[in-house]
Amino acid sequence: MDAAFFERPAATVAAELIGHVLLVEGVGGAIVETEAYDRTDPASHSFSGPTKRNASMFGPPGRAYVYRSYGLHWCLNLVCEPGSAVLLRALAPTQGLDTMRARRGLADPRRLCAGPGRLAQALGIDSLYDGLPLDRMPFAWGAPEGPVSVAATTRIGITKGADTPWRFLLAGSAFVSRPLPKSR
DNA sequence: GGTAGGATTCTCT
DNA sequence: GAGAATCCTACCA
Repeated sequence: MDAAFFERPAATVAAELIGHVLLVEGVGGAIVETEAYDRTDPASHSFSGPTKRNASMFGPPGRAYVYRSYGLHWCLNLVCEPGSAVLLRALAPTQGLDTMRARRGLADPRRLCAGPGRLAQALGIDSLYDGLPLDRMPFAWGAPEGPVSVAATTRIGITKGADTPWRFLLAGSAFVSRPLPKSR
């Protein structure tokens, strides 16, 4: 996984990330759910231009953008083209299950990383990871083990641009935060 | 200096 | 299924 992978539209990167394995300090699993955001998207933090908070989104591609949601949760994004990013919403845990269980205080692997906040907590993501390059430690990547079936739907939990079909998930996976886009 | 908003999750009924 | 919890950042005065 080199930086060039991310130097493309967020929606393209988001779709191709499905099935890839992401490890943070040896803990992680296969990505099963992502969302794309870019500069022209009213739901994106970058829509109103660069600010101190979203500075990472306008930095070099292939970096992490970490932000706080509702004052409680951390969300991990992967920066693509300037002003665009891919939000990791869920992954299927494969490495470091014990570590994730301990961090989440939860045994059910299906709920371990199903959702942006849960995923970040399970991987130990916090503000210290904001702006870190994704092509070196503590991040590690693996290619999909086989063919993946990617489904595109509308995004979740946002108030603007909610009809843009930029949520990508691994079809049939039991680890996504929501199998189908219902009202939320 | 003060206020509003935010891409969520958990718990209880 | 509905409601509460919680805190940092941006923006306006």
